[in-house]
Amino acid sequence: MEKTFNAAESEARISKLWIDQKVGQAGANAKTGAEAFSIMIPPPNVTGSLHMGHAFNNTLQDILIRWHRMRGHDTLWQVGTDHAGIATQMVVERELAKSQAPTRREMGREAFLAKVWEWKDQSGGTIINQLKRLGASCDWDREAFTMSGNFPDAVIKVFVDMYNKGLIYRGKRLVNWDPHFETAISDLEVENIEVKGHMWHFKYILAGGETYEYVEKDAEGQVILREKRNYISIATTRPETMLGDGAVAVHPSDARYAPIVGKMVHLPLCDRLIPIITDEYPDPSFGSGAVKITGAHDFNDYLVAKRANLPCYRLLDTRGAMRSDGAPYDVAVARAREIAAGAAANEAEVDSLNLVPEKYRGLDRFEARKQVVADITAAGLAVTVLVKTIDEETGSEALHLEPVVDAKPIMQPFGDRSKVVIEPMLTDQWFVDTAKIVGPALDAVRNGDTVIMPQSGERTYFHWLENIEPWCISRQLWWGHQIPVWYGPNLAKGFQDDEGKWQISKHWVAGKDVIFCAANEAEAIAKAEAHYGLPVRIMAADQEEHLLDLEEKGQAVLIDRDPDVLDTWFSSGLWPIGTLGWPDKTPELQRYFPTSALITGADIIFFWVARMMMMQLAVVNEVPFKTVYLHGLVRDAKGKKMSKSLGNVIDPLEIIDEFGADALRFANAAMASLGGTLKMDTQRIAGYRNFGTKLWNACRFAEMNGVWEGHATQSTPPQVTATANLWIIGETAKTLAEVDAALKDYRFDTAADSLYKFVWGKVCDWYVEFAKPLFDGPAAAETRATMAWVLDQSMILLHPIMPFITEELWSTTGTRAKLLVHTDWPTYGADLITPEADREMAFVTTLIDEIRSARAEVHVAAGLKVDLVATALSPDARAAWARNDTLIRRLARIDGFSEGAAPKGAITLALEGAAFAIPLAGLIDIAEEKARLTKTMEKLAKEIGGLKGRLNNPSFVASAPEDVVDEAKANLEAREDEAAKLNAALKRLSELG
RNA sequence: GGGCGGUUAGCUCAGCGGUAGAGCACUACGUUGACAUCGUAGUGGCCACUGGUUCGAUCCCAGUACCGCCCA
Repeated sequence: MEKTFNAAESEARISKLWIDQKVGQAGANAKTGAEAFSIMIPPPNVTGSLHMGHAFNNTLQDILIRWHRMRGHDTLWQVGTDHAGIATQMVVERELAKSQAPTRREMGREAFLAKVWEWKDQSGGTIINQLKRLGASCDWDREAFTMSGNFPDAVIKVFVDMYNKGLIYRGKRLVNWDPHFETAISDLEVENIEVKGHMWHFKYILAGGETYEYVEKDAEGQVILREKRNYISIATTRPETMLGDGAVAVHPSDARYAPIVGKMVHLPLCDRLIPIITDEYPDPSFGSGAVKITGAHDFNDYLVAKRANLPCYRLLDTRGAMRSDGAPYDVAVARAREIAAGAAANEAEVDSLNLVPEKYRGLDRFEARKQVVADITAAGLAVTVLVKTIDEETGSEALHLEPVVDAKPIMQPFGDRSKVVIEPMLTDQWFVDTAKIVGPALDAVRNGDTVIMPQSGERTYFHWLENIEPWCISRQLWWGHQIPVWYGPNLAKGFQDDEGKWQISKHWVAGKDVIFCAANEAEAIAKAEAHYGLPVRIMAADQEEHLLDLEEKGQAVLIDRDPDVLDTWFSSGLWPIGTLGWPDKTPELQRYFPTSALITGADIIFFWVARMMMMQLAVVNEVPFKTVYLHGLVRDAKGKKMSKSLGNVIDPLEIIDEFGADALRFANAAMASLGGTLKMDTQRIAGYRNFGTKLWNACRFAEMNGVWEGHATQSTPPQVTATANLWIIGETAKTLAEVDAALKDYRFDTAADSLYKFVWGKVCDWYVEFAKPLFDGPAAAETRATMAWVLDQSMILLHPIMPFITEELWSTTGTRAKLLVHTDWPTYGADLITPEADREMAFVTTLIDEIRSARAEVHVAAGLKVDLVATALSPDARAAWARNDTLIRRLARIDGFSEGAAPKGAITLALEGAAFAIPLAGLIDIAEEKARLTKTMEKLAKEIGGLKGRLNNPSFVASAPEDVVDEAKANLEAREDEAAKLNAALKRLSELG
């Protein structure tokens, strides 16, 4: 064997072997009648590449999967990728721009989607291949994609079913609008960030020249300001939205404005009057206490507008510029006045009115803001203060009125993908009526059908679901599952003209369409034909003229498909059943659903986990998974988020190149305490690489000593007599129990810790050393057999965490019936533990430790062999010495051994049931030995003091459990025995001088 | 502002009613039949603070301070 494991060479070879042999295939290595164990991979974005979070997340999944598979369970790890609507569309658009190809809009929907598929085929496999490098043992043949196979049909079917059940509805709502991608996004996709903002103050003049007495009082009710005003002062951080104001609102309790509630004010820059209304929303103590209400562009204002039945005038277009569509301003404003005066107008008409004056039309929203501020100031309608300026040349002073602008931090919403400022926008969207499906998802966790770990995750889950908002699921994108809805004209409401001809708009208008929700075009046509009693055709761009002609002739009704696609999370919400072939009752669906565990980041508990719960329960009435394991974000060594801009991103593939996949995996497992923070430190990974090397070299040592000659894997340990062999076999059984218990509880860190301590701390530190002398004695054969067995077990137990090095060792050290990945996980129990052997080895190792420690403290050269005198030996201790003296002599560097009194000039060791002296006449400094013994005595005295204190306390003896009291007593006795021995030794030293 | 966490050795973290552990780092020594990606021995803790419950609190409870994360 080589001195170290060549990870780079082996990993590629072993990975290929696993893939070629399909070791991860569903049901591979399953025993007949075995229980199922299944995990759905959280599908990474198809355009993505592996980052540390993926590496961590998938390591944990693979550990569970390998563990269950080795145990003979019927295992499935379902792999696949997500089409990631916005992210992928963004990447492809950027690619197009880079290559100076036509833009998305220039090439059209169909051509663009072809480009996206091209991109997917080209680079969609990246992350899958990276998972393979990590050692993930998924069922690669089942790789799913949210836009391929049966998945799109399943998504569409769910939409149609939910629509038919009344769980999905369409409506005009204020949504978060991303002006960059020109789509609605859900509130979860918005990041609220505090930025520097400004607050402007404007005067809205009362109509008809009215005035009132404005009185401002301080907290004690003392009048601090009293003046006659003809205006109301409002404050805003977004001045451009004033063009769409529907009212000014004040709090009903606000005495300052009571005289003018119900009066009208002039909206600056606009030829409109708006009312002063009362609402609970304005905070009288904030600003002037008066708030302008722009229902179409602010979430709070929208609610006020709804309560007061105010029209919501939309000012912005899809790109975040001031509208330039529709009728001229004076026409629009004339109609707005009629509406204000009480004329009937539906939502659609209000939305169609463009109340942006011509001079602002088409301006970007931020440019419009500057203009509006300048114009209001010029009109003398800004609240101003007197400012004194001094002319630099003449030195003359002048007083100016300047607008009041408060610089003030404001929370501003940004798109999590686009990073542009999100606009609340009144648009037609599709929503899931989450309130109707949230109940079962809450119940399932409350009653334990699904367990979320750590438990704090459950609290977060409840908190969110109990306050859930409707879920906006339509996205104005092209890449995704197109909404299966067709709109037809509302013929009943007068769409026939005077000559009886149909007037059908190509563009649907909210409230005026008939909705046909169907799984495909044929069904949609059938439904529409049944509705209209006439032939129905689908509107198609390339046949537009022909179709319109048919329509005009009354030979067909045209229906048009909703151009929008579904939120990506809607489709990934169906990942558990969709990947298993639903709606078909496939064998896999029956076998592996509900899945056993979901391992995912706590950051997507709302996006994904909660929605999967709601949707699976709504669709198939079962929970999607029994256990949810949530973990945090992988951070850098200092706990900072990894980000490109900080430059602290660790690439898992570079880590694999440098340290091997096993080291990364072990580090991941070791970090995975429940709810723990994940700080990724390369030094730590290097440590686990070293751990692999340690195991490797133990096997190499075994090879050099003929351990593997004629070796055959066996599940039961050899029959042995030597204490060291009995002991290490028992330690192996303890480790198995620890690892099983830890993995059962998802304590990957505990499992890793147990294995680390066993392999390094027990096998390498002690057992290999014990074996060296045993190889020369009568127990050589059984020791070889034991070492082979113990190392085999080490490989098996480590395999889920470190699959590569263990698989390599498995093939290097013997001829095996099966690959390690499919080798049976052991089932032996506590019967392999020999308590007498444990006690004896505890004595042996303690003695060796004591001798080594004493030698080092009195500076005996490491290479020097010394004699040992037993000054006291209990029968057990004598027997232990007799059976293990070669081990002890070798490891403690002891030469002669005798029993008797301590010679002069010796150092003293006290153990339970024994005391020893090491004669070092002339070699030791008596004062130093005194100091050493005194230090040990001090430690003992402290312990004895504590124990005595407890035992002398009557309430302790009375109230504490019996075994605790007994343990304390036994402990005290042993410590006092040791102390007596050391005291005697100290006395002898004192006699010496 | 609301919710959820955290505060334990120089660092990163376990532990969570019976008087504190690991890895790394550090110090000294060391090529003893695998391993210097190593060995041996060691240094290092008022377990954030203040109360309470208890025979006993790092652990349970309440509060305080500071630090995170999520949602407004």
